[in-house]
Amino acid sequence: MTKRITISDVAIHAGVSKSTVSQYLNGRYDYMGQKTKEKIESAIKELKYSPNMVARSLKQKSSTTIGVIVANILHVFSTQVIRAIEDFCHEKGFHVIVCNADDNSDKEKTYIDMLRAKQVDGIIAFPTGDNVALYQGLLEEKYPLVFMDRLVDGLDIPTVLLDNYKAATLAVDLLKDYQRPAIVTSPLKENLTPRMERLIGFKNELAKHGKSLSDEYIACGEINEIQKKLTELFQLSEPPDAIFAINDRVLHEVLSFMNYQNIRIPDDVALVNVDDVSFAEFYQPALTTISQPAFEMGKKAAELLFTQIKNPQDISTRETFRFEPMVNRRKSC
Amino acid sequence: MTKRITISDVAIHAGVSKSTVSQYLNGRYDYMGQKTKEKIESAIKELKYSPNMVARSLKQKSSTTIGVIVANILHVFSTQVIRAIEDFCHEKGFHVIVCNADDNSDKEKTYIDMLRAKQVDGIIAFPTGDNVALYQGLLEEKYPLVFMDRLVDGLDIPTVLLDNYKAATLAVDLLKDYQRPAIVTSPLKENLTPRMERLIGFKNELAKHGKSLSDEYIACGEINEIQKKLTELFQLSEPPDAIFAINDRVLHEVLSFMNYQNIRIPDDVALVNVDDVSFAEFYQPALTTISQPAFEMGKKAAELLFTQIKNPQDISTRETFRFEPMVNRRKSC
DNA sequence: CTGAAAGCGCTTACAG
DNA sequence: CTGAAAGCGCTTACAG
Repeated sequence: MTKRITISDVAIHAGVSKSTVSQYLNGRYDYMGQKTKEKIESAIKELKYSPNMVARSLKQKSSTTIGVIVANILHVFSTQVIRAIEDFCHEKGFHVIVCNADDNSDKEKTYIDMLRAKQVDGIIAFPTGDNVALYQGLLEEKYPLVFMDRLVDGLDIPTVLLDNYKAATLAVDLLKDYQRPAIVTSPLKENLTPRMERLIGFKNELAKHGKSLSDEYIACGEINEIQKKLTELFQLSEPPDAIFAINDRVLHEVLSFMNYQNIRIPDDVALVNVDDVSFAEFYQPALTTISQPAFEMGKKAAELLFTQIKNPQDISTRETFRFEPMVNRRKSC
Repeated sequence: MTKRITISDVAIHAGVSKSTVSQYLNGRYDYMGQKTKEKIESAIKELKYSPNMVARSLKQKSSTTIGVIVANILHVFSTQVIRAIEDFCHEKGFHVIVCNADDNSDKEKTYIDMLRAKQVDGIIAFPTGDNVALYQGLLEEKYPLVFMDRLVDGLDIPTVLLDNYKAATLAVDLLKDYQRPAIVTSPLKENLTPRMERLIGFKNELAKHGKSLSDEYIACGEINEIQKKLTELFQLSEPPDAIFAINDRVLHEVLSFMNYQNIRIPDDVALVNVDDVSFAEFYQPALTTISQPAFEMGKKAAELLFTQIKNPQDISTRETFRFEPMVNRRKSC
């Protein structure tokens, strides 16, 4: 790489001091002579000077970069959230570093530590939930931090997530004409808020309608075990006549199973899921889904982070923001 | 934020000089006394010291960060490529900044300039193709750069992409029993290598089989115009009996159209596309697809970038790497 | 209206 | 085996 041009080169070339060039770069023209300005301007052009942001960051203690830690960028919801965050940051002249924690708390910790060492101005995370002491420390330092999708108990960290109870209520409503609803879900853990809340919400809301959701009707397992769980579910003496698939990944397994077993939707069993999927409209039958406003949620998270960055003392935004799910009524129930 | 602990604090606390602490941090223990080592170690622990990477970057001229500029992170292929790159970088202790250029050359230029100002160690880009002078400049500076998915004519920049001609050949082979194949594609522009090559490859390979692809059988338009183009296509006196959908986004439109028009696959018209999609296996009928090894491609791009970072003089890797498409034979043709 | 000087938090020859 | 000094490329009081 050729030798980089620095502010000194520009200063010499323009016949002024580094300070003056710096003033110019930072738009503090208040007292700057017209001539000086022009000299600097043309020196910059001629030398093709571009300031070294690392040096600036060191001095200003801001890297104009934020970190986003998702469980896995391959999940559609995460991708949409990242896109919204990146758009927001781009407008502000910020960059975003993307990290995949893979639901692994060690990896999450490594990422948080490294991002901090790189002096990123803030972090938006889908927290694993297992690094409570670490989160707590960041909170105490007033380090700008926003959580997405998952609640961590007892921590006063602003969080953006779906109103999962509402989503469950909508699912119950969509399935109200069916007698034996079942739910299919990935493994349940306390800190996996979406799954927990959707399950609990579904159960409670069914109860309000005088229907109970017994454990047999809860098919729960890792993605690669779902087929087996579904098999068991449909071997019950009274198999379900409706299914609530808790997210898009589970939905895939359900559709695959239905297809393989020649179970017709909605005639044999009705189906609704959370997360819109690309093929929902032209699938046979078109799938009724409950979607999350992913872009708005991402944008909100970015906004919350920036208000913290601007004013780390401000405590007013340290709350939980629930977004409304939307029903896309189609043909599967 | 509380006052950050610096290397000076550690030095004072341990009763040694900053230099020695720095040696320790960088693992140069060669001549370091056992006691010194221990003192430093415990000082770091007690103070919870973590080095400021920005300061280190300034001195070392490496930010241990790379930039990835995609057209749009929402495209599945891009997401997969990013995931592979991020995994690779994470192993090396690097971070990745993700940027969406939206096929907009101004946006691309802004991103490249800003990434460079932030001293990222290299860039992997899905180039818009319209900033040739800029690319040229980076090349001359020997700035680490790898292109993905798209070829830019006349520039000796290492590029990773699918063997699109091979993909087209495979498509022709899969469709060999059909008489009037058509192709559906997003708008064609010289620098949009995948589309161009797949179209040309398809045409040429058909010719080898004694079939011609007349212009009427090329449905080409922006995603939101595809439905209209398909309508025209199927109003031909001799409508196609097979379709090659050039990518996943086009495929969605085709399936939507087929569904709406009650055209049966493969009885009325056979179908094959490039890019595997999540629902291919359980769609009715299961979709025959030609997929790209996205993860390997992303990994390769990262490897190429790192060899350039390690040795910017080395010219040996400045070539084009074509990856083999794979056929996933299912039921749609 | 502009410049000299100090400092951000590191690393790295070099001296001893 | 360890430390003093210079320097990476900026910014920012402060002086004049």
